[in-house]
Amino acid sequence: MTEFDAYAVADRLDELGRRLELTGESSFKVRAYHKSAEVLRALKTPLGELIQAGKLEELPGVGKAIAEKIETLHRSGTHKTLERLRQEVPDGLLDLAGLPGLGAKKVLQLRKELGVDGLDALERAIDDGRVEQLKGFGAKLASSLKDALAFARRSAGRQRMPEAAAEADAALEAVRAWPGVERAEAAGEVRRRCETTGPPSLVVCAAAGARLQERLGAMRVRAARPDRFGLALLYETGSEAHLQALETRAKERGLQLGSDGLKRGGEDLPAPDEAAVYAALGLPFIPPELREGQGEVEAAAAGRLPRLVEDGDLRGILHAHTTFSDGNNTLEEMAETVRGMGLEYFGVADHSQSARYAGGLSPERVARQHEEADRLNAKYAAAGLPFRILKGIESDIREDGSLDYDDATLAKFDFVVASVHSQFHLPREAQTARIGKALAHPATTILGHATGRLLLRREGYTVDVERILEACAEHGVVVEINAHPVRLDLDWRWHRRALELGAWLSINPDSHNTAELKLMPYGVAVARKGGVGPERVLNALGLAALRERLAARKRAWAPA
DNA sequence: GCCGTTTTCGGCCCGACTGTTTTCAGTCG
Repeated sequence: MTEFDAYAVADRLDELGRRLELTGESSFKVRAYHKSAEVLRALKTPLGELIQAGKLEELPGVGKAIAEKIETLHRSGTHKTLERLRQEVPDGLLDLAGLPGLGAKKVLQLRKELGVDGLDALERAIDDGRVEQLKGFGAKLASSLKDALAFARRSAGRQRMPEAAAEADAALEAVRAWPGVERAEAAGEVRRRCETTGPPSLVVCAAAGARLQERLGAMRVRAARPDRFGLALLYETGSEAHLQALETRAKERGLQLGSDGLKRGGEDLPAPDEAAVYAALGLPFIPPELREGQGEVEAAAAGRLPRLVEDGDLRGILHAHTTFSDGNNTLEEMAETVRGMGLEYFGVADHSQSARYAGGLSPERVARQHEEADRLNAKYAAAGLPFRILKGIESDIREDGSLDYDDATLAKFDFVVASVHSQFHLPREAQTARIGKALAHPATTILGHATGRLLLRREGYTVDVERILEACAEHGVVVEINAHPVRLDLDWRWHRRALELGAWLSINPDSHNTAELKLMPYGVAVARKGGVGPERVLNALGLAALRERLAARKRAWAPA
């Protein structure tokens, strides 16, 4: 019998909360479910053990009712209340509530007064003018909902990296068990590590005569002979633009390259693996992440392919949250997890005082956190451990572009991540100027999530990225590559430009619990897509080099 | 739904913005 772990149970508690909210339940009751889900995700001991020991109700935010649900969900993966809510609240309502501008109240109103129960029904209701006549709605909201619908449609059927990778892995496992299958690989956007992906495709190498399915759910399965496997994998991986560049190069060298084969004259050349195809074209192997038709074929031909950053290059973490603001694990728990990952430093960066919803730190709380960091650092030093907590802050960039503390307080931090968390809808010029001003402040070390986008959920704010990157380069501010798979912001399409301008990058998890510290590989994946090498990644510096760099920057401005 | 030694009931993180109103509810971070 399979049991459901803390994460699986937490997901179902969140689902319970979301559906409950759409029945009109008290928002406090709803929040109780989400809060207990967060607590489960921050758990240090396995859920099963906790249940065995009868200690569920000792968790903060878990009482009798939720403890019973956790236990049942852990055992069976579902619960009668959840099943009832799945009947009462159809998925279409969840889709509606996912649109920016629509919360539970308005979704309920749409359902009650117009019978709208999903995206299609909403679109019809907007088009024939019924939505804007609803009390509390209006022409402007109807029009922005129309845009939100279009965004949701474009996103339909697409997934973010963790879901896509999990789906591809599960499919690979299934396909590798098919009779006659000798080898199988995931291809397409998943293999190119795109930030969002359509349905994955697989390439399978099978013994002669094996009969294979062509589809597995929504997934394409392409079969290839062993001597064609590399070619099939190459073509199934793409991108279109990359393949075209390869075909052009083949032609120049008197070869014919196509999905049906690699030929010289009329004669087939073997292509058992991709390296053989690249070699025939006089090219080194090009990593799948780079195959986007952005000049990588020319670079490879000239021997100028960058050495791409790897997971193992990272030496520490900068930008993560703790229970001091809106994180779920303590500073010590977070630091210990990072140390356990074999890294050298943990840069805490909780929210600053303006971010009240997130428990942003008052100057007094900053002092408290620094005492705690000092205590832990002393402990590490006494034990002879080469590990250190760095004192950072994620400072809101206020509407006027100022940072969120006075200079005396800012000077107490080892580093400052400056991020926009409010006023997303300023005009492009004003938004750019606002961020530019924060970048010019000498305390700013890192620009956090540069455009504020949430993949498949919300576009970033309108901003002149080129000018932002120029300002980063000018002021020596490092640009964050937020590794959270919902963000992956700065977009990889801008990484090369940032490097050209002379800016550095930093791959940060923006974690709110210990589990999210493990998100770093997603950031590494998109950095690789962007052609980023370890030599320009801030947290690829070892502790000593990083501290020296931060200290030098501070000497340049801070009052002694 | 959870929580609490000043409470077993009445709070629950909160302030700003937006678009709708004509004084405010809903959404968002």
